[in-house]
Parts: sequence; C-alpha cells; structure tokens
Amino acid sequence: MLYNKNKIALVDCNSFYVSCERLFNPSIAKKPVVVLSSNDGCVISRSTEAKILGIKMGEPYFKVKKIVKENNVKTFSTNFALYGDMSRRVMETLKQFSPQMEIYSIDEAFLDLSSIKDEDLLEHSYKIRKTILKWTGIPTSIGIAKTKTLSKAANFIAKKEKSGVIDLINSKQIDKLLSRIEINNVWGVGRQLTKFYIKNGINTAYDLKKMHNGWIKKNTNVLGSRTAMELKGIPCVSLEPHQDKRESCSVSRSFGRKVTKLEELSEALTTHCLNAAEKIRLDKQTVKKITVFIRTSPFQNNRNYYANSKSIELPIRTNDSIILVKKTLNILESIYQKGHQYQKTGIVFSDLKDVDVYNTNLFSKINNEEKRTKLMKAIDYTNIKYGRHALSIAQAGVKKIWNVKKKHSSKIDTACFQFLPTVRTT
DNA sequence: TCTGGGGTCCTAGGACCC
DNA sequence: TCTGGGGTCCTAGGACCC
Repeated sequence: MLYNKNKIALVDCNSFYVSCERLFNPSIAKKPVVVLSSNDGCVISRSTEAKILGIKMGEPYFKVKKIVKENNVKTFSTNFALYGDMSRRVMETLKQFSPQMEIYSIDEAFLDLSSIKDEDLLEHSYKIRKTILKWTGIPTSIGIAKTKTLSKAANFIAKKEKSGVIDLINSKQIDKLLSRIEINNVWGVGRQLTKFYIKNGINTAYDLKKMHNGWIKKNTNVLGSRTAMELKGIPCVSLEPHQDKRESCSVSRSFGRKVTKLEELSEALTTHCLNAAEKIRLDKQTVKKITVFIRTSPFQNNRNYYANSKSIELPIRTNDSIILVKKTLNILESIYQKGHQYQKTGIVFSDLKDVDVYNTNLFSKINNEEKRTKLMKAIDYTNIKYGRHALSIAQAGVKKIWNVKKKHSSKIDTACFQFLPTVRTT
C-alpha cells in the first residue's frame, strides 16, 4: 500500500558514533574526536571540532594523522556493539512521538507528523530533541517537510542551525534554503549524477528543483526524476513503517596485514561465514545463493590487482553452519590464485527466505536435519551467553593472525556493569 | 607502511520463446 | 541465397545510501 503523508520529519543523530563514545567519556566533550572504520582505515565519524580542523568524511586515517597529532584529536576504533545498542535506545524513545516511523539507518528515522498541527510542528520537534537528549544523551537534528527528500534537505540545514530544527512546511523561504545546498549533498545524488549535473549547470538543490521533468527523465533514470519531483514537493517516496527482513546478508573484512596463503584466507572466510550464518539464523532465515570474493589492494598501483568472485546456488536452502562453511571453502579454492597479496575477503548470502518457506527438493532426504537444527541452536545460545565464538568450528582457526587492527578501541560494552557511567549527587 | 562494511534498487543486455 | 521481431525473465554490475 502506498500512502504518502504530507508532514515528514527526519530525525538524525549528530556525529552519532562520536556522540556514543562521548557518553562514556565526558572529558572529550567539546574536543575534536573521530571514530575510525574497521582496521582503523578511514574516518567515519567526526565531531564538529574535528570537522573544523578540516578532517573529511571517509578520509584515510594515515592522511590525517598529522592533523590528529598536532591538534590532539581523540581517535576511537569502531565499537558497533555500543552504537547498535545506543541506536535501539534512541529509536525506542522516538517511537513515542509517532505511531508511524521508519528506521532508515543506524542513526536516523523518518517520522510521520501528519497528526500535528502546522503551528505546533516546531514546538513538537524541540520536545523530541529534548527528550532524546535527556533519555539517551544523544544530540539530534530535525528537518520537517512534505517529502522525504525535502526533509533530508531540511535536516542538512538544521545541522548547521543552533536550534537544530528546520521546518519547511511553514517556510516561505524554501527556495532560498535549497540554494544553500550543493547538488552533491542532495539525497539520491551521488558521484556520477553530481558530475553530470554540474556539467549541465545544476549546482544546487534549487537548480535541480527548477529543471523541467522532461529533461530530467530523458537524461537520468527513474531515481533521478523521483529526486527532482520530491524537491518540488511532490511525494514519490513513501514512508515505510513496516520493515521487512533483509534480502541479503554479507560479512567481509580487510586484513590487518596482507595475506598470501590459502589456509589463512580459509580461516578468515570461515569466520565470516559463521558470522553470516548466525545472523540469518537469528532472523529465522535460510539462504539459497552464496557468493565468495577475494581481492588484493586496489590502491597499490605497482602490484597486479587481482579480484575475483563466484556464486553458487545451493540445491537445498539452509542456515546450517557446517554445510555453508563446506560450500564456501569449495568456492574459495576455485577462485584462489597463488602469489597475490590479498587484502580482503568476504561472503554474501542472497536469496534469503523465512525458514518455513519450502525447504526441500524432490530428491532430498535429510534424515539428520532435526539434529542439526538443535546443534545450531545450541551454538547460537552458547555464543550469546559466553561471548562471540565461545563455540566455533576448527576451520575458523584460533590464532587469527590475519585479524583486523583495532588500536583505539574504547572497549565500552553497554551490557557490562563495569562501564556504566557514575552519577554523583550532592 | 597505512584507504570500511553492509545494505537496496535499477538497468542493460543476454537467453529464451513463439 | 535470402535469416524477424517482440515479449519475458534473469542476472551481473553499477549507483546510491549510511
């Protein structure tokens, strides 16, 4: 069912990962802070102070190391268990403000505010911000408009405003605000479209809004024209309050150092496969198609770049770790080539379905299926209770010398009392 | 020396059919 | 010798998002 509400708020957490780290470390408030991606590779979250220093989103860490040192920027390795947990708390709080809400990413959600009177929208939004901050400690920004794309735009401006809220529904200055947004910052306009638009003199959100539909349709695709329509205030992307299960599930990691041997690749890939299998079991899903990929670093121009991937369809869908690992390693062997310095490997499970969906073929006779299901349940239970990979299988290895680097971890675990912040009352 | 990871959606083009 | 055209379905890869 398509239903478009005409008052949509986008609530977005400010510098989310940095804000999470700050919760447990008040001494870094108002100081420059960055959070690094896996392997401490890139900057993926920056405090306002770090942005001012010129540290860009997605920049490789080694390129900003100098700025970091000179300005005493605090750095953190990712702690997704913490961010995921904080995200759940923020979303739980947000839910109270609208029955219809779409969680869009780990740090943002669209809210249907159609039931709020126009004149109360601002007040309502201030209340949302205040409550989230009070209950979770996370600062947010809110943009309200008639379409999702416009509420994204409003949010973009709101991030720069002290009030933290921009309401485009009551605004007579929409065009003025839109002309402050560079075209690459429009939701749905990525690198390729940006190139194309700038070549054609479209430099801001407002420029795109002014373009004729015919031209956009002819020169881009349905997504391009959808974005342009939404900027004009015509809803094309509806709010999706009911979130379906995932359609694919992937686990991949870069190595902490280069890897050449098949055995090491096998260990890493087995670990990824076990993680992915556990994820789909938790979601009560089975997989039909497995893709494995390996590659060397694309950034080292002097070496031969090698990247390869291969997919197979399973005869019977499953979520059994033992079967999946076996198949996965077979694929790996078929694409592995000696003599390369591998930088990354990963696995993708696709064509996922609910466990109760048709699970056998005409010729299958799985007599120990029940036993296996019980074994998987036991493994998952043990790993949840005693920590990740308390129980694993031998191919995953024990030493894991290929494992990722994590020099700056805050090691905060929200499920652990030791890390609860202390509050003193006088 | 050092460049993330996990998703979704769309489309062009091939295979196949009549 | 001359060798259609239109429809559907599927998939790999690209573009985009955070």
